[in-house]
Amino acid sequence: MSAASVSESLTRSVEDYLKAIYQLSPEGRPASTSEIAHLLALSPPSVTGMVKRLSEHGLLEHVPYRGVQLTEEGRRAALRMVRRHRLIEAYLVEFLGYSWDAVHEEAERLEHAVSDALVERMAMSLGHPNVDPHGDPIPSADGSIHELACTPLSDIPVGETVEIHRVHENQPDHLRYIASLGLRPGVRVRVVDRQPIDNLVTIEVGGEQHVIGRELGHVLQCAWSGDR
Amino acid sequence: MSAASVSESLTRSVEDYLKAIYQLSPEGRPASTSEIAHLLALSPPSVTGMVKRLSEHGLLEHVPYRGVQLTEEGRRAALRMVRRHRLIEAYLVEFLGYSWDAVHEEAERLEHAVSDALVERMAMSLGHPNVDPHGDPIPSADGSIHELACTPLSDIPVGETVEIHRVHENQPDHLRYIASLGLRPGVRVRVVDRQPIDNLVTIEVGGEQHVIGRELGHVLQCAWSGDR
DNA sequence: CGAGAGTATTAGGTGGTCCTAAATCGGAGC
DNA sequence: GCTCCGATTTAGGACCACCTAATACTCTCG
Repeated sequence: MSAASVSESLTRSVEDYLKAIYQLSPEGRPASTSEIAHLLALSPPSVTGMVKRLSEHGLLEHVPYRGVQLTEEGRRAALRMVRRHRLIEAYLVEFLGYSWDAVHEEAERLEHAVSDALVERMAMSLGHPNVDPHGDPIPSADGSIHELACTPLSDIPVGETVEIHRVHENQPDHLRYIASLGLRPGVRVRVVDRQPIDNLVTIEVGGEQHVIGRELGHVLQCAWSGDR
Repeated sequence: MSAASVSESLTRSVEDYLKAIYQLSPEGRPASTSEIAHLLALSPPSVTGMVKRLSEHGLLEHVPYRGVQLTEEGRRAALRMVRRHRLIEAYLVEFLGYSWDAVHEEAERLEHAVSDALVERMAMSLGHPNVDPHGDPIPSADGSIHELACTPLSDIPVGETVEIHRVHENQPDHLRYIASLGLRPGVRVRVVDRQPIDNLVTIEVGGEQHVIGRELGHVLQCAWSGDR
């Protein structure tokens, strides 16, 4: 009930902080204030100040000069935001014709405005999906999440065929480029070559070959077999 | 362009003030600060302060001690919020199974978070409706709105049959009661009796008779013929 | 082990939105 | 035409969330 009542009263900013800290360390390893500041595009002193307030409210623990960890309550609130965000993305793509490069920005605002009831109605309309349009797992309403083990495309050996599971990218122009190569969750690709310098990887997908650089190679998270 | 750039940067509070002022006087007659304060559940001094800022930004005109009127720019921004609100209500009812008593609160938050693009996608999914679930007209994207002439049920003469066009009510429990009587936009009712004291009206709807009091008689807005 | 680089925090300030308490204004009625 | 009540505004604060500039800490390297 403490958690429920706190969830009710979190401001938009607080929700953003919690989500950011969760994203910086899903496993609970401490996150530094400067990492948080960078992710949220804020100055480090702003983060220090907010972090102090949040730790007073019991949402996280802050050891000065050492970093920040979510408490159980903070983690719950963060996962609630992640669930909202990913379900909203899925809903916009499925029912309102959004392309995956446009959903992030919209969801970023909506996640603070929707009620729990609306989120659950969207989940129901979608048939309670496990993943969002980028392949990211959607936490369940009770706060459990299955992160499935993935390997970055850049680490897949030459000759192997794998399936793309997740596309770790939010920037619209990057996503449009990725889509233009025919790459999205569920697509199978074969690694046909790797250059010894710069770790450039050549892949075959849908009968075409493309060269993938270092950054994109880490954005594309793959696994060998098909069930999710 | 001035309008567009201003629209971008309005805060949630400002949007609420503009919508409230519009609702208090769609025709542009001045609204008093205390009316605004009452509608937004704020103290009168808060309203005076905000009104001052908004008039400096050109969104309204304030004559001290005399009231407040929206400028053309303020009216445009207000109508944009009304359009969002009513389209969101319509969408929630049509596609997400909301009952009309639940949509207001949800739309009240979402209207500040959705993008113009999302609003237009919702409008398209709905087939560009002219009215929301309460029968209120939806302003078009360019800011025009057709208020259709309605008569409160309490003013309909005995013996007449009319169609309910609008239900001017937001409180969920009131709306649930109204729905339980079978009353909603599009329904035809016949006025079978009127008591000389308290203006109590007896109506027949769907084969049943109900007595309607003064307040509800004004909530139900009717007209004689059917097109809208 | 001490200095310096780099990270983090404190100090002090701004803008937005709200509040209560204390003036002030405007109009109705004598 | 003056008084007085209610509506309105001014005065003075509080809180949130952000900022920049200045200070403090940590850790590494010589």
